[in-house]
Amino acid sequence: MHTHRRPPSPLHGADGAPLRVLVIDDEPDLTEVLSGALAGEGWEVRSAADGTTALALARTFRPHAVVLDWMLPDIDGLQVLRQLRQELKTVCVLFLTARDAVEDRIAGITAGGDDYVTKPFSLEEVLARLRGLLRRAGMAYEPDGDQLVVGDLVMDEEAREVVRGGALIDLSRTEFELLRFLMRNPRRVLSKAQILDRVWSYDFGGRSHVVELYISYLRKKIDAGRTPMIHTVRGVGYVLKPESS
Amino acid sequence: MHTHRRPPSPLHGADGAPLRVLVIDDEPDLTEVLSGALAGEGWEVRSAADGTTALALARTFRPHAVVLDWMLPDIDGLQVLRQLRQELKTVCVLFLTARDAVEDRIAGITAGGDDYVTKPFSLEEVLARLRGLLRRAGMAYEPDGDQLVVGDLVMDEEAREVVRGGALIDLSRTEFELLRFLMRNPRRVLSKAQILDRVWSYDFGGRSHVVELYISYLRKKIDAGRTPMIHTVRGVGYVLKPESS
DNA sequence: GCAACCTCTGAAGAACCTCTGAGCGACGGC
DNA sequence: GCCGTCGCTCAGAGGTTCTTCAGAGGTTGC
Repeated sequence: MHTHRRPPSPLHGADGAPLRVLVIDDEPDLTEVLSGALAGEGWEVRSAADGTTALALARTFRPHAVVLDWMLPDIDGLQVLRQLRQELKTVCVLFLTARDAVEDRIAGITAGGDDYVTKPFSLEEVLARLRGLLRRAGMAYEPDGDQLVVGDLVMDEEAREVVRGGALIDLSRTEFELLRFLMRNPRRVLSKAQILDRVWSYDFGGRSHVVELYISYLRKKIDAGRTPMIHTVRGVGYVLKPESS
Repeated sequence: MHTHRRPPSPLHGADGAPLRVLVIDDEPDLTEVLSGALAGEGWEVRSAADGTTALALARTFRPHAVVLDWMLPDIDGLQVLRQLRQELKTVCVLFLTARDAVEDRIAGITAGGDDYVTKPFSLEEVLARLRGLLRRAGMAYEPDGDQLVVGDLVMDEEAREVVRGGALIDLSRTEFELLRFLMRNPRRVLSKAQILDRVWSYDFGGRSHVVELYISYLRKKIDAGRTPMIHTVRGVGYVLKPESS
């Protein structure tokens, strides 16, 4: 039956080579977490803590995508962007910015096809945006378009629409991200810690039972009156799986 | 004497060399037990009782994986992690933490691809997590993916699913761990003491007949109405073996 | 500034799991 | 065949984990 689970990500470009991403951020912890998560998704990752290093590295590494903190110790993010653009013809750039920072200015920049995420962000958000960028740039090998399917549950990431058995389901932002994470890891038990780390912002300190709460919300919307797809694995976590098995 | 049972694990990395693991913990007893179990699984093991020693050792030993106690006498676990990360590009880290320490956030850790286990833990849990980490990092030589098969009994560790003869069997956490241990040692008689040491937490003092109880539970779920696979060896222990033999 | 909505906390109850005790049955030695 | 030991299983106490309600506080959009 289902052998091949969660492909150790055959993430690669049109040319077949693995996709490369450069993470530029001066906070070591954040860089660490981002790099780890990206590597886990199959990216080939390099990182730099400042603009100068980053530009030098980009020259040889030639990344397909860049995750760029707007605030760097040496160079302004905009400068870095221009340089990158000049030296690499096709590169997708995802900005990381503080929430209250000049959103309008960034909005103008992203018109070029780039995108941005405001801090504090969740890993799921960053990963999803990056996938979106790549898809739009036509650089990603996408096995199944932008549709996520598990049983009769279908998610359209771009449209942010979720349908089960033909019925459109309305989800809040967090509910959507949680479900997306579950749908990206079907038939795999995910611990609450894993979920918290991926779906909630990295600065979410409060020990609480948010995950359980949101699972409860999701169940009410997804499983209501149907064969349940979200299952609790006591003492371990939760799994999303299609009915059969 | 020992025929080639339970291949002293052809555990080795993609490069063919045996996998190395570094155990960092200041409790000698625990280190001892962990090291022993890991060695028994085919790992090449080294250990250190504090962060400084560990980091020095890591430099020459270059472990593929690290089992790291969060509370060390000298350096904070997080510091050790950072250093390790910096010096070894690819290393899987498994944390050991006190139960209530989880609350003050080991965030981002699982996101980075690492994992943690709370004390008190069972050896099976540590070993299983470590295998999981390696698998996800693509470092392990995995003969058979994450499926454990004995006769018509199949266990999917990631999904935490157990199937016998096509029927899905629901197991509690302890039942699952016990069965996993049995399935990892098929056709081999395991003493109750061995089982207790591997499946139950190391601080489980109460000499009792839990093992018998749980074997009884398992039988009811696994063997119910079928040819028994779990056999008692009076005065010695239990064996799991496929029907034939 | 208001209304609608969302996110999180606290708390209570439900569901579930683990282990203890005890009785009974099975086995093997003699 | 009898007896002692070892193993099996029932039943239930006690603890843990999960679920859900209700509501405070914040954010968003109008």
